[in-house]
Amino acid sequence: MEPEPTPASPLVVVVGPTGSGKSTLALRVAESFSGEIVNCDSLQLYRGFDIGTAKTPPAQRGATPHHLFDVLDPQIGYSAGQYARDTRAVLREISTRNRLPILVGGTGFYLKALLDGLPPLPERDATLREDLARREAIRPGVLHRLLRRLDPRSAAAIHPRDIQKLIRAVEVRVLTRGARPMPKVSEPLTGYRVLKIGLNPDRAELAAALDHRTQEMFERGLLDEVRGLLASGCSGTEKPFESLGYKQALTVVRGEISLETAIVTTQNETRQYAKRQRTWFRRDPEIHWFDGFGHSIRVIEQCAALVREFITLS
RNA sequence: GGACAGGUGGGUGAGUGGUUAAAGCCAACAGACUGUAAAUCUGUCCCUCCUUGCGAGGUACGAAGGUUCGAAUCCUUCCCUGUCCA
Repeated sequence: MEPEPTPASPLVVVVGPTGSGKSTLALRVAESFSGEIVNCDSLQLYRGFDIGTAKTPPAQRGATPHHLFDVLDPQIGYSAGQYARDTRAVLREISTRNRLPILVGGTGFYLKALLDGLPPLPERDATLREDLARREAIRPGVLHRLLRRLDPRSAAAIHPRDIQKLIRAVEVRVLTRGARPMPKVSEPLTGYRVLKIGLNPDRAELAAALDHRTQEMFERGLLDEVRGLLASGCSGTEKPFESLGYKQALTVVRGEISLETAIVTTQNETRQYAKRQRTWFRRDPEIHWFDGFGHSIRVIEQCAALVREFITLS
């Protein structure tokens, strides 16, 4: 085993539930340590989806470069694997310039794909998927039975009703059939030392802040943003329209539900989403947790101290 | 004051004499996650106890009585709520 020829570059990661103040904290850290922000949010990747994704407006970004924001058109389907590849390139580029990359976002799966890597498996196959979905619709349960034959291990790990995951698992087996021992190992990110920072604001306070933020998004023109997207050629079936706020705004624009109902359901689902994020990040033992919001002076100072220690270590 | 309708677990809402601690939905809580991930999916959800079991006990369908082997379901009175008539 050869030792790493060059010392590993530092990488700071800021995670936490939506609305916990990740962007603010990351920006402060970036300002103090010559950092550059790299997006790790599956929706802020999309162009035109600004209000509902709580994207930091360019005016507030100051001189700090932001990467991987607004890089996708709504009709582009994306994936964790693609994200990992794209982001690794961006990270390297930033480090080459001796700047500190700061990864920010709440999409745990993308972060995992980036840091730990994904096994080298085939990408999605639309036609195959359609076929599989059709079969399952006709005979509920077939996919799970099929997977049990093709790959008993994954079958045991995936619930029979989780169609989305079943389709992928079956797809992988079908696509790699005959392709002998697929390397089962993932390819983790190399060449980096990672500092993971997690924001953990008080639950009730976060819920209140989230309710308020949702209300504000609608007041600040979420509906108009959706109308504009529709006017510029979107059909409303694109992936980012499946997300919180956009999903509801779309039905309001179409006159299917009232604004009030939309706000309330968005608030509920946002709260539930925040919970799922906590569940995801909670089990990562490498995260340094901070109780509070990312815009709290106290949290910013504590994080800055941690980061300072982290980067001078190299 | 009179006539109807109705009061069910955190919310909604089924249930009209017996496998009903009470469907479903929502909220809440916990969890899973190997290319759709702001997605998708799972579990718990009256209380107590234990030998954690299709376990034991207790409480529960506005209140109090009654009928019955047995009541959320039937009867009586009372209290509330809604609509309509005065």
